[in-house]
Amino acid sequence: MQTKYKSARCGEITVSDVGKEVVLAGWVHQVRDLGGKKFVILRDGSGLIQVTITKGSVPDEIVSIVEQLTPESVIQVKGVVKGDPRAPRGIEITPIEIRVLSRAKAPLPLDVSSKVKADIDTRLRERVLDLRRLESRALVRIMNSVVRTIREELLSRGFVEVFTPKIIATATEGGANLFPIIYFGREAFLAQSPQLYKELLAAALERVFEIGPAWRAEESDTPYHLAEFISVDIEAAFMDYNDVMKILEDILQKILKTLEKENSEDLKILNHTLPNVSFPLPRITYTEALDILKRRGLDIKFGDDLGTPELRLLSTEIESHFYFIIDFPTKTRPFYTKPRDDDPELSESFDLVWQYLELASGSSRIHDKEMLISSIKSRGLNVENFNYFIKWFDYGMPPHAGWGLGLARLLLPLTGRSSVKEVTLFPRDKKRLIP
RNA sequence: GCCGCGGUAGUAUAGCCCGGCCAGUAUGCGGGCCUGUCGAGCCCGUGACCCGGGUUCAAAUCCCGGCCGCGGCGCCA
Repeated sequence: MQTKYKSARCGEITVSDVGKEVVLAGWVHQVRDLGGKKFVILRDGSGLIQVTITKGSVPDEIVSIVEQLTPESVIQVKGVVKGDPRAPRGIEITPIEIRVLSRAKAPLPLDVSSKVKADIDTRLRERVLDLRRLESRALVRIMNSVVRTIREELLSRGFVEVFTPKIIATATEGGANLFPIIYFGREAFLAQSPQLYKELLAAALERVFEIGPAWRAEESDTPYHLAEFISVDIEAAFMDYNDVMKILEDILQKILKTLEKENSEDLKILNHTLPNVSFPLPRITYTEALDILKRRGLDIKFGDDLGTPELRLLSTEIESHFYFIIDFPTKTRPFYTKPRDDDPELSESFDLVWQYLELASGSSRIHDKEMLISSIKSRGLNVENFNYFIKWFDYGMPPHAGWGLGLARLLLPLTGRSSVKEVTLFPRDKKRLIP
């Protein structure tokens, strides 16, 4: 698309444009100055292109501008597309005019061309420069493909995208700590999950999904936790946990296909190979998991949580990198989780696990009002706080089910990165609030 | 929050065990040479021991406290 500032984008120029005059604008990715011959690698959102300056055959003014260029300065280049087998991609720009729109200070606090590596702390502190790196941009493109695939897949199944309130009056579930805020003089909280609202919306629209932020004020200080994270949530009436598990599984399969097809360049930049996954994924019951762990010498009692050390051990016993653990004890799950009809100690619930990391969590939900109230009470929660939710169970609440998926966590197996902070543009953790 | 490891130029690191020489290297930055680079190359220069206290004739190095980071655990998704 042509704009006031450019007639074309760097990465979109091809050999078929040879001979054309173009105006480009972007960042100075690198300058290689050989004296009489200078190469400026220009980068914009679409990619890179080489600008070749030959002393004597371009105006002296251009030569002196290029000699003073600093990396990451923003420039505009008017020039002619030339074909040359010695140039990257076989094309380069012979400049007619170069204008500096914004001169970058040197040295940079982070090497954008990635010749010198920086550790994650420096990268997050200098995040905007870090996000200009080829590797970071590959991550963002993969994130985009993932989100788009999820959205397309759900829309094609009749789900509608919704937006639930992020400022809420009370905790939606026990456990997680909420961030308190002041709402016109009253106490309110940042939503830890769209859970209750998406259930109410499923009671209105049948199939809904949301991709949005959630907040947890946990002490968690690990490569898998953030104070603010993007959650992919679905909720569907007239489905049970097996139905929504199938949807999750299908989405994962679609994502792998999409990335293979559309992001092979990005995966190459990241030096990552997508995991080989066969479908359907194994489904291991909580009880089976306990047996496996017992056989391996870990004595976990029924009702205990499966922590990271347990999942690490469990994953060594399971062929697939991705698997479901299903039928958790009812009392380890949130109050809205539906118990199994044949054994109320167990619930119609599941986690999607990658190796030892929980990526998603879901269940069939209770749709009977009395059962819901006794479930709330049995967890020691105050029924009064949930009246705004329970009320609607009087007016036609269908059986329903859903899940929530951590986007950044899902990106770890897909990108080969080891921390959710790396796959979050501006991560928020216990210590980091800026940038 | 607990345990372990760490903090040296803008960035990434060596040196620390076994205290003592201009604190080494890469990259960056400044200057010079260079008309096909693509991690360009070569030469010259530049720039650092997290903070506070202690031990010692002498501390980047040993000890204590703090702050910060990374990993593991806990909590949690």
